Amino acid sequence: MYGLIDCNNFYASCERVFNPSLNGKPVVILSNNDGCVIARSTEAKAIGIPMGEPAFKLIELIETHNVQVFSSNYVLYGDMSQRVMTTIATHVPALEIYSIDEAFLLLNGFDAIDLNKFGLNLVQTVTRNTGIPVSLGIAPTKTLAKVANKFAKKYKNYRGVAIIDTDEKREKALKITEIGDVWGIGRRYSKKLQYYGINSAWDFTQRPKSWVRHNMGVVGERTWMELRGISCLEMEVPANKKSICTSRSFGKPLAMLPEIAEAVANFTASCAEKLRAQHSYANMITVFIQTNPFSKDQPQYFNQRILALPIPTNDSTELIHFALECFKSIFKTGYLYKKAGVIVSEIIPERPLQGDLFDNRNREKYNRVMMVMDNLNALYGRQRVKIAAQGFDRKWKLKHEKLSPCYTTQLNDVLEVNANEKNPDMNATIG
DNA sequence: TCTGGGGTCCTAGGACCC
DNA sequence: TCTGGGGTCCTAGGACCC
Repeated sequence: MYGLIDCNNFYASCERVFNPSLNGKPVVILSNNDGCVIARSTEAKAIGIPMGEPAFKLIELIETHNVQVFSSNYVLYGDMSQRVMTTIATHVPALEIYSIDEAFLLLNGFDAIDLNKFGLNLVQTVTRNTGIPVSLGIAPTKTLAKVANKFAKKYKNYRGVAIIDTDEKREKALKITEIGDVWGIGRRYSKKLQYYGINSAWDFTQRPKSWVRHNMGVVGERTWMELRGISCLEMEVPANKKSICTSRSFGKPLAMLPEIAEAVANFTASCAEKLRAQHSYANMITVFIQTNPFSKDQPQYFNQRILALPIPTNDSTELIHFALECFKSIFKTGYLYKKAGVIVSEIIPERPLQGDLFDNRNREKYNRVMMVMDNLNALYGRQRVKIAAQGFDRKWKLKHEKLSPCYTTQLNDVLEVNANEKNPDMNATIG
């Protein structure tokens, strides 16, 4: 059997753990740049705040219902996620962290155990230890565990745990599950299937396998099998990323090359850090820039440049050099830019590295520099040591007007603020 | 005035190989 | 006049997830 445990209204719940006055009030969390609603408390859902809605369209609703609004605080959510996952891990033989607020559990060897009792205990323990409410679905396949999880969330009398362990329960559950709510059925397939008269997950399972294969490929066929109780998706082990992207919308539109270059350097540095964290090198780098597609009256421009790196690398200085080369080749004056991004791809393990006979860079030395930089930043706070091209202006920086304190990682923040105030020179740069 | 960010997998078709 | 068989790699596009 598989379990799927999911944190209820995760980001909103994180804010509440350290600010109990939010309990019972509608809470929403905004995307980066305070753009769209990306998480809502139950109360916020109840007053009709839709997911993904731009915040500026909600001003009235927010005022009339006294909605508590927060900028996203990923440092806090990441830390809370870790606490939740660590707690779960002590109760099961295997855990697959599927997203920041979700994990699949392997429930092998539980034949002699009352799964409901086990589930209730797990749900209560996580909530007690972390303050985050969670729901658990249990079923013979991952896709059915997802279905069960929705029921655990929806019906209060389940007390957070729902189990699909018989064909009767499976049929009953699938008949009241809309096809679009099935894991693996997105907006496109949902529309297509409804066109063919398939409205519930049950309708879908009653179609012939060959029809599903023909219309939805092997992926759709797997979903079909899983819904019929035949497991096709196993627990997965975390793999290294095959591509890494860092992109952001700017807090305000930017027109000048230097300020956007600073943003590109920062995004590249972030990609390089992630590469080093997973002990990989990239072979390819992509830089893109774009104007604001929502400004209908402004001239629009999007462009990207993909560059094959001469030697695979994860060195911030080297990657920033090539990123800026790409950026300068696509930058055009006369536009108001709203967003930029850097993607590193064709990722390979650090070892063994195929070198280049004519490469005259002292890679050993630069690797040590990166290592020292990473260690210092781990010790004294993010970006304490950085590359000169990353700059200090940060004109591109995000809007984050309603950020909550980083409750769980306060120490570093206090240190950083104090250091910046008293002695700005404490921030070192490598040039 | 204001609209997020980061990923994966599969398929079909074209180019090319022997 | 007749014109094989088997394979790989790459890319763009489409679908999905959180």
